[in-house]
Amino acid sequence: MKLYTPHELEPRWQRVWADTDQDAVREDGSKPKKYVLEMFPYPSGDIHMGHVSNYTYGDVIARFSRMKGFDVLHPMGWDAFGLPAENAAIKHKSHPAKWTYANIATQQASFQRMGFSYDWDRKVVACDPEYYRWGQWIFLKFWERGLVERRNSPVNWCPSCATVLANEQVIEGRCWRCDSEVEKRDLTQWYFKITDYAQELLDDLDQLQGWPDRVKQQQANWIGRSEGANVDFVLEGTDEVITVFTTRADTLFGCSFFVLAPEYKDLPKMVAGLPQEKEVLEFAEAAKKVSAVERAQGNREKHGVFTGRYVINPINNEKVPVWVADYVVADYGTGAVMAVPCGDQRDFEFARKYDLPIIPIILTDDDPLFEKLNDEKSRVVTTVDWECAMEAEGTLVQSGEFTGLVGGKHSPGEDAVVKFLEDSGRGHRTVEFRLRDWLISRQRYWGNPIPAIHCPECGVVPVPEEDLPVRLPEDIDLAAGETLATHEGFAKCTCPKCGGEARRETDTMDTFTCSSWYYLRYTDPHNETAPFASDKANRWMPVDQYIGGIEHAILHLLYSRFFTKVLRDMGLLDFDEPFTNLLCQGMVLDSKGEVMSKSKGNVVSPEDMIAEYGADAVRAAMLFMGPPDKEKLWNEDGLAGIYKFLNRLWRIVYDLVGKAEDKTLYDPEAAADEAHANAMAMKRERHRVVGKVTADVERNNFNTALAAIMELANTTAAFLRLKPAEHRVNCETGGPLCRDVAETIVKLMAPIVPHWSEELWHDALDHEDSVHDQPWPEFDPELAKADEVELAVQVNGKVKAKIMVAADAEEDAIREAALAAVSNALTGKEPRKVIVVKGRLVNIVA
RNA sequence: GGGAGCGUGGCGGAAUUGGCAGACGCAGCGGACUUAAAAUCCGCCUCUUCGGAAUGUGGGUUCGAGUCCCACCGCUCCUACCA
Repeated sequence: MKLYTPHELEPRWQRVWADTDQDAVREDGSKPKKYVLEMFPYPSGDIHMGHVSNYTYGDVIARFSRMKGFDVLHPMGWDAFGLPAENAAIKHKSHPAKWTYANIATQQASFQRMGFSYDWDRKVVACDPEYYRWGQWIFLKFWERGLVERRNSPVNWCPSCATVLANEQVIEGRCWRCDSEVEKRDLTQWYFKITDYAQELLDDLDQLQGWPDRVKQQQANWIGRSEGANVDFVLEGTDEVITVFTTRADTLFGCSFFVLAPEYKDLPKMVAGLPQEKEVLEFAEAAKKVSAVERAQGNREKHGVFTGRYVINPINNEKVPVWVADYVVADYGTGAVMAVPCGDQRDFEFARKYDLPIIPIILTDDDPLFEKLNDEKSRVVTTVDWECAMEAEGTLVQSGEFTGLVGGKHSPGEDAVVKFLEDSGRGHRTVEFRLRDWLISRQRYWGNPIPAIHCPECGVVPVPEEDLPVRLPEDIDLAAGETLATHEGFAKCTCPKCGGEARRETDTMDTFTCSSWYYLRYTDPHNETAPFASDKANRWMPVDQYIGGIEHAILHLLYSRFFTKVLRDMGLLDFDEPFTNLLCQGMVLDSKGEVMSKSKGNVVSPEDMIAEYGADAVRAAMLFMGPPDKEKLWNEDGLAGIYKFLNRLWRIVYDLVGKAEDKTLYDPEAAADEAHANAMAMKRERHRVVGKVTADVERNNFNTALAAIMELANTTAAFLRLKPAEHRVNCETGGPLCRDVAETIVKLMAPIVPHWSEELWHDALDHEDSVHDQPWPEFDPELAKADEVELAVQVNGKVKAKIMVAADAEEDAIREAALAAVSNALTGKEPRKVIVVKGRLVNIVA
């Protein structure tokens, strides 16, 4: 018997697999396809435990799927553009590509040491011109379809990264990458009109049965559809209309003031020449300067000033004062709101602070005011003695012809008021989304250049398709502060339309544009005439199992869904959604449950673990730690335990085929009936465990799958070492059964510990081919059933006895046996009811 | 403030549609083997006044609840003045 030596056998098998193209995609064509994909990594440096967990899950699923008879696509690549490479280049006075490709080489070597079965021929690297040219091509196609827009508006600016950010990349007012406070700036930027797809992105979440609910919920919240109405107010003394969006048109009678965002574009015009002008403009300026971090803090104190102007409430022609206040968001709705302090907590707080009227127009029926106001013919403006606004559903009062109707969101009262507004031409139903267009331009070098040219004659002109890719210049000195905009060789160009002197667009695209379609490129990675061939993409897509971190619940997953839908509308794809099943893995934390970080000094290096225990043990330990979607507390003791288990199972396999050095286990002459009975029990366990492992792996419950294999190991070991020796099951008495169990164990372990299994497959089991090309073990549910089963006998729900009955025993027989077993506890009382649950228990109600 | 989720031994975690709570493992304890240690093998391992009690707390539905319903407590994640 060989000893288990991971450090020798793992590299040896990795070389064999590489030499034989073991992991290459085999497109048999007769088999069903399975596309298993893990989110591609950013090449930040060495791999960490998060990579190990993410990619181990994917590798187990890919290997299992191959054995189950699928053609499997399981590729890997790198999300290689981004700021860290640029920062490293500045620090080391070198080029971002150097740092990036060095890290890719390091990570790829680690992945190979982990035994991940990627088809390396399909490697996609996002900063490779052969890849990014097609990102530019897609950009041009989006442009043709009217999905690209350049516009000036307030944007998020990260001063530390010196670039703008998309809304999705601002987390609590801070940059997603460097955590700096984000500022607002008015800039002209490039946008993808993702809002054109807002409704479909929301609706199609229903198609995603294989996604975790919380991810769908997060996307739905982010898209934020809200049904309401636009209501037109007329600025007093003019014909100008200021429109507001509201979901509570039913409360229009309670509108006692009107509020504009500080950024409201017509504000300076509105206050021009008024005594309030100076104060208003100063206030607006100050409000704009408040940082996003401060804005993000909940329950901020609200501030505002009166503008000196009034608007006319369209429902009752009342004059209401116009304020400007910092609690109104400029880019949602119209940047103006009607304030109803009675029905909205924010308006309520503002009204209290500035002593504005709070008109009660909606009440619960048990409110003491109800009787009084419900009768009131004339309108009463009251400052009610409430502590907070009445945001719940209630009955409308003092609301003209609408008095008495039920008010609230989507209420009959709201319906009636909107109908009135529509009939009188003062408003209409509409839907607002929280989702904003995706700001994709970045003022950075290390990204995909936006293929556009600014011509003084022709304006903004797309780069012609045949001129792609627009290549990043390699001779750039970032450390000296050079940028694409100052790099004359790059920026100076001629206009493709008129041939005159022009300037190239020097912004690059958000790195999330690269990751929004890479999964399509894997289906056809070497295509030189298109990003991918439709037939290949349609053959492999959608991804059957996608695996990655929850941190992409909105960002990457939303953008990829958007890209897929646009490419579908271009006729390139024939499906609606890119990822059928999504597994969001939980974080790997240290043994105390804390995030691993360099500053805390608690980072566990996968390479150290591989060096000590081997990759197989690291893989198995990761899988055994818990369900993939939960947080995992990394514990080296667990890894050591798994390493011992692999050793133990290794010996059991050799024992089963009679290759262990200890040959004194049994005496064939003395083989008794007992040995046969034990062999049958072992066979039963083999079938039960194969059934359980198969079901568990299919549900991604890798921890319980491994636990079931441990159970099989335990029973097998017990039968092999049973005393007296003549009762043992072994290669002599058990014959073919022992060999079957040995092969079954090795095959069940193959997706989890690929090197260990391959070695045993060859050395212990004497096979020439690869274990990874074997079909997954079959099992017979009939053979997994025991002849006799133990049932619990409960009296009033408490277990009082256990009985053994034949597995196919009739209910009457079971009842009789159960009653006999607990006759003492019943003390002669007649049971009122007996419930028999076959195979589980009997409950006697006394 | 809004949304989602989670609370099970010393620890990680098990428990198909409600059906014997604690599978499997870690740590710990005891034993065998050994001159000894490591490794390996075997056993014990929620509490208990031995009646029982126990899945965060209190209630409910049910023959039966970790699982379903209601309220509360605690924790985590997401989001944030979205009108």
